[in-house]
Amino acid sequence: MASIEDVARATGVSTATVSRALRGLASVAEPTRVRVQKAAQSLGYVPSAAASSLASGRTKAVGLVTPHVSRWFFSVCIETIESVLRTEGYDVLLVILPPGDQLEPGPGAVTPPSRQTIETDLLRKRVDATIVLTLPLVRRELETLRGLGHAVVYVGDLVPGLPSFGIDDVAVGRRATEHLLRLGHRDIALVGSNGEDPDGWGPPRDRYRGYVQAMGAAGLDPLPPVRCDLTVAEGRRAARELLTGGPLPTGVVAVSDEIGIGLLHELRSAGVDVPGRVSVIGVDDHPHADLHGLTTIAQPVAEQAEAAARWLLALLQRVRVTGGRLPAGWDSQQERLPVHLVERRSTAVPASLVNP
Amino acid sequence: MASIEDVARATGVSTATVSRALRGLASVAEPTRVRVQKAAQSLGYVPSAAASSLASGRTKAVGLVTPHVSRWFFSVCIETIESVLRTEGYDVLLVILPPGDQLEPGPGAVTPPSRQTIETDLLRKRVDATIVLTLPLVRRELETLRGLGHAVVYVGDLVPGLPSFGIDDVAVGRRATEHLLRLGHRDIALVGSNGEDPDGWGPPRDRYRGYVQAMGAAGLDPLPPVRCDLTVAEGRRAARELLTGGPLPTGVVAVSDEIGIGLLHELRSAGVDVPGRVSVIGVDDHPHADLHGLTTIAQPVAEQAEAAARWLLALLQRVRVTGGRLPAGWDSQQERLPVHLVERRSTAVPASLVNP
DNA sequence: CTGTTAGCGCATTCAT
DNA sequence: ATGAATGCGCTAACAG
Repeated sequence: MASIEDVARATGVSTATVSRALRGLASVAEPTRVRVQKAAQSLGYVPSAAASSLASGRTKAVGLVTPHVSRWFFSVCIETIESVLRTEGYDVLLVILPPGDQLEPGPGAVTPPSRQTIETDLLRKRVDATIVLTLPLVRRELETLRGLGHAVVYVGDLVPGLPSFGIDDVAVGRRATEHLLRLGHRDIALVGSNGEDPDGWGPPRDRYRGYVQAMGAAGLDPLPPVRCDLTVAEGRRAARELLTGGPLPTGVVAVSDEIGIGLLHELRSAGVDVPGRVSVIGVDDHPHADLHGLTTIAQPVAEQAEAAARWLLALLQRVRVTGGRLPAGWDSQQERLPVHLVERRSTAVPASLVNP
Repeated sequence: MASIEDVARATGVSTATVSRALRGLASVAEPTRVRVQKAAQSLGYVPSAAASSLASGRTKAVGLVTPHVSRWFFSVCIETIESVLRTEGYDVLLVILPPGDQLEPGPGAVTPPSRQTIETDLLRKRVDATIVLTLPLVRRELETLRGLGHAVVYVGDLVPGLPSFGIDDVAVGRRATEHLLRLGHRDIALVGSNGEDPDGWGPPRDRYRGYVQAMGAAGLDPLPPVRCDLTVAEGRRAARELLTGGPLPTGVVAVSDEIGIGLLHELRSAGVDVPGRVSVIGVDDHPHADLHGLTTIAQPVAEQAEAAARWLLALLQRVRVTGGRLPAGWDSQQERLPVHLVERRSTAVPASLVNP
């Protein structure tokens, strides 16, 4: 395994020059650089990340913390972020942290890993920064992240105290509801939020708030939300709840497309005409939304992830030139990306207006 | 940022003892261990991964190379592998390597990253081992992986020269076809393979071979495969191709459920009754297969990933005790996990037999 | 533009 | 069971 000394010997320069040449620092004569690169190439030399980190204090790695990888939003974020960071030479350390539950004690001899130890032990000293994807955080976790001593960015929601890239979820809820209102619906329910429940969390809660706003502005009473996890299976369950729980609304806002798709299927298999009897609107513009003809509020997922990654890269750059200290106010960035309505075949004028 | 020396001073022992105590080595007196752990805890000491790697030669990290993260098979593998490795204290370095295409040159001053540099530079010295998920490998890449100098495991196909965990894809194609044959179909097509095309690749090619075998055993002539990428959108395209390209078969084997779902939708929106006019069978048992009533050959994805991860962990353990050298024959492991048929509503006896 | 000199923070001998 | 000494391979001053 060739080391930097081998390259230095082969080139007849010092290891310092090899290091500089290979990193592309300006202060190396062009011919020298070329010779060094050639030698490194032919020796198959690859710098040791460990040695480099130890000497420089930088790891050239970023932690990516996510509660899921198979759900659409998260997988898109992961792909986008990995690609942006990789381009700039950063490695991605993937950390999957299931929402809400403590990890099981492992068979290891050492202390079993908990959320706490993962947050600190793993991320501290191993990475130069951390990106967190829409993970419900309790206050203590937020403090832990801020105490990591390096930059942390949040994607998918706006969380106070952390630089965040997301969308305006209140506006999303409002616009989805308004679309149904404009079509003439007055009896509108929302599926997939805990409402103002103290356990309620970020996006679903904010979308419900938008729904409440829109209903209020139309002089209508908002219904309490139908609780439901953001999955197709849960959407189906919610549909059954809707079908058996009193009069069916004519319009339904699903806080995510996955819920919307579940709703669509279950309502139709129960013989309910969508959009004839019930209109359904989702949020996301999931790739399958088109397949199912689901009207939705599209959110730019890759764009959120890319904006966050690029912003982080720029911050890391500034940190480097300022000698490792995070600039004041680094954590005040809050960016909302625009959403837009995508009309498909799951929403229509309510039957009562078509055949009065 | 507390260092091992701080802990040593606080405890009144040497750094060597701190190191041993914190790693749970046997040769430390119980009371000493406790004192050290307490001190480390209260000082918030976290060992530096870089220093530890440099000193020990082990990184406690594993590279995970995948062509996709949003596709179901891959996301399940990623989640499973991360979880298994994390439990044993290994970090996961995620590397997304799009199949087939060279990466674009980045804006960096250094050589733009290519598949080649990623395979070597990134993985060599940064990780103790690498797991590769069903990525079409050309021979050179395979050699590169083997030349990495550390353990490499392949998941999702059986590749000669690399320890592999997968399923019997020929049998999968055979069983899917046999299911249709048993129902009475004779006019059966397969969608999603390049057949014996030299560019053809692993699982789809093997599943086509199984189809050919089953057709042959039934005394029928196999049709050339309908080419199609393994996505819903491509499945829809393939359906249109089927609809316009001569007589429609009565049975269709889709080499993946995503294709199958696309087929189902497009056929039905064209007014073709499934399974009345055409039966469709997929492969995977994708979570959405149930939603669509798609009959399929289920494969155990999490199990493949877990088997590979655990096998790797065991190998790494052996490597450690033998002083860092890979044991002879480490690369000869080839494991096939069982699949099974899941009958749903997309396959039935052909109409010709129902109304003779 | 290049060489010299020091560590970076640990794990590991080899002692005891 | 514990301590002292050594070096992993590189980068960062500091000279020149």
